[in-house]
Amino acid sequence: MASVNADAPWLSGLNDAQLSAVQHLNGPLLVLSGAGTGKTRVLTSRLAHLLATGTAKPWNILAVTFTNKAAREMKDRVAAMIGPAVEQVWFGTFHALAAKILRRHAELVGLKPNFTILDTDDQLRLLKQLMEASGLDPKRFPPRMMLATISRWKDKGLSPDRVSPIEQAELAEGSGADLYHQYQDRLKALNACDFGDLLLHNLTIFNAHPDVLAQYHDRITHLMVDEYQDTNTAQYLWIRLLAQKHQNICCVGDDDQSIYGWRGAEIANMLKFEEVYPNAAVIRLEQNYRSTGHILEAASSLIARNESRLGKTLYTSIEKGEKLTVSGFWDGGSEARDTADKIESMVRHKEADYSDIAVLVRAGYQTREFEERFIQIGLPYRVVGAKFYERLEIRDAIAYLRVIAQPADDLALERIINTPRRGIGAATIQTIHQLARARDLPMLAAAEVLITTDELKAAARKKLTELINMFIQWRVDAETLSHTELAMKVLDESGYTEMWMAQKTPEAEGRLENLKELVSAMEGFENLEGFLEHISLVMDGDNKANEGEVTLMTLHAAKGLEFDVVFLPGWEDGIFPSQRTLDEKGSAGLEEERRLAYVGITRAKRKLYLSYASSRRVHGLWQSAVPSRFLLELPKDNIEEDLEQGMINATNARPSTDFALLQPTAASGYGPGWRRLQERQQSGYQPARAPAEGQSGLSGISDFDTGDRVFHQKFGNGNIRSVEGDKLNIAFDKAGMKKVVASFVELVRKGG
DNA sequence: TCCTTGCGAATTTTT
DNA sequence: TTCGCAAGGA
Repeated sequence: MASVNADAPWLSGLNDAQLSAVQHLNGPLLVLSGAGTGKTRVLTSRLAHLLATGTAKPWNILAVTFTNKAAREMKDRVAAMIGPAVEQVWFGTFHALAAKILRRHAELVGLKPNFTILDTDDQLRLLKQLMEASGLDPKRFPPRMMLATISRWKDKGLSPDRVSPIEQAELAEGSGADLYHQYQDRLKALNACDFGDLLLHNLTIFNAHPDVLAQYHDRITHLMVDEYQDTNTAQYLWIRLLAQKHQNICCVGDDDQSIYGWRGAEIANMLKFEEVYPNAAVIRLEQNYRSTGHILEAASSLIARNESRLGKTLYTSIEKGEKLTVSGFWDGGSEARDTADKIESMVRHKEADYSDIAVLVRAGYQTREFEERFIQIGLPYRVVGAKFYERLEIRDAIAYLRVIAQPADDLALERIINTPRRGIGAATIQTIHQLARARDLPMLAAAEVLITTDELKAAARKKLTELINMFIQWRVDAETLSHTELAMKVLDESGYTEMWMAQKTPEAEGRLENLKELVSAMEGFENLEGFLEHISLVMDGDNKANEGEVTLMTLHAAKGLEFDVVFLPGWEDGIFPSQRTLDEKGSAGLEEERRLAYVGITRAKRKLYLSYASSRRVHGLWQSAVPSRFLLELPKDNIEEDLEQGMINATNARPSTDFALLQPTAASGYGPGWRRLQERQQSGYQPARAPAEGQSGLSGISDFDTGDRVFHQKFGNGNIRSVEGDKLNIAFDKAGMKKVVASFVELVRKGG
């Protein structure tokens, strides 16, 4: 073994901390790896070392990541070190591995091995149906929020019967307590599961069937987990169950880069590692190989303000470099123009290539202003985030294939039953539903029954028969044709391609292109099933290399990447940190936002530009804002301010300590700009116009008179025709005559 | 059944 | 401002 250590190429060039992590092969190990400290290198080297030393066989190792990209990258790098043995290692994302396991034991949770994995669209459609059936008002309880709550429960590893009453009360004020149950029942009936279920069902199986878990213990002796700070409770439990026998678990992560709390990630999983795994070794990787001194110092002192962290002190031997630039602008347009100018100038002076530069924003909509400017001046850019498989036309096409592969896939059928328009409308679908429910059949089977009766109108029956016959034919074709040929035939015969060709818009052309791309993407798979599994688990199309283009993306999407030059615009309180996070999560939310800021700063290798604008158009109206508190938290020594003419120096505006951890209430002393922002935020949520003094319904008498011009939230403007106590008869401009209670209207102008 | 109109809501999203 | 959805008319 000693000789292996001495000669092993994968060990050379590692620093002491990295080396000790790589050589710690057995027992629990937590590697705290700061930004840019060579985390992937450690993971891959350690894996190679496990194999080279004979500590584990390839099939004994399970390596888990969050993204397919990370899994691929790790696998490739290990392959380069150890060769084809890598094929036997279990690499994959949590979801992909859980899906693999679940397919083997599907019947233990009432599913068939060929179950469908639903995407968000499907989940939402399903939930809406259930809500409608139980008479829940979607206005009062937005389905998206209900779904988010259910997903959060799943993230916590809670099956329907394990959700506590208190938590149940969260969902639709308790009246939706059954909803989760119904949702799960429905999924089972559809032979489907959602993303959360993949993990949740695994947990159910492992807990209820120790023999199954034992199979995996026999096989997997060593586990490695990447990005451990982002694991949710279900993932944490999954890992713990798999590792419980051998305790050879190596988790790598950075608590300072935990930015997915809103998605159920539990930073606590990392913080409590040593409790859960007694005798755990903890190794800190603190030497940063990415950023210059100024960048690293700024990032470090920003993140040092967070309370809940394990604490690391990053250092670099790279030169100090240039100070960070903090720029203030009058408005967003000016910010975008200046950013574009800086980029152009850098490229012109050969200081950087377009592909070395990234603009990272807090929220997706913020890219628009930059895009507009970039297009205007012809600056090449690329927005990362638009996901291939999430596109409408791709989902439609896939839905056709899903119905062929799995006739019980009602959600897929519903998606395309009338797309393109073929005269099968809501009424027909309703009838199919009824029969399907009554006979406990999948919709397609119900439809087949239905067309033999005269339940439907002749026209609808004819159309439905045509569709069913097409599916029957395609299923026959599936036996003989390759899956790509089948896809082309389906797209053609269904009229789907034709539908887009009929639209002569540039957008439609793009969609047709995408459909072609889809077919060629299918070529990489053995069969239809293999392809469908892939697309349900891999939502990232191929984000091609960004040669010669500036990258535009969200901070979240940028995690794990690095760029020579980084622009971080929009650093204004309310935008970043996001007001909503602050309102909902208080100081914990602020800390997560600060971690996001930290992630942003540490993406930069050489140059970093931060900026804010004092006015910005948000949803069509102008809003003014104050510079982000995070800007004030950057040490003066590391920054240089560059203000647009007449702007007030931002980082001297207020002492930073005053509001670092304060709750954002209007009463706290944030200064006038802050309060203005607060007030505006709040007014947005209030009924637009509160009744003025003396108009309240309580008095029973209104002080409106016939002829007054009034405004009503729902009906708009109108003139009062008569007054009866507190009721007014109003002739609305748009809505006509209505009788309304006086407290619902506001006076626009005294009439006469 | 489809098309128009009007209202309300608008982060982040590895799978 | 823009988009998506729901209700109502042709």
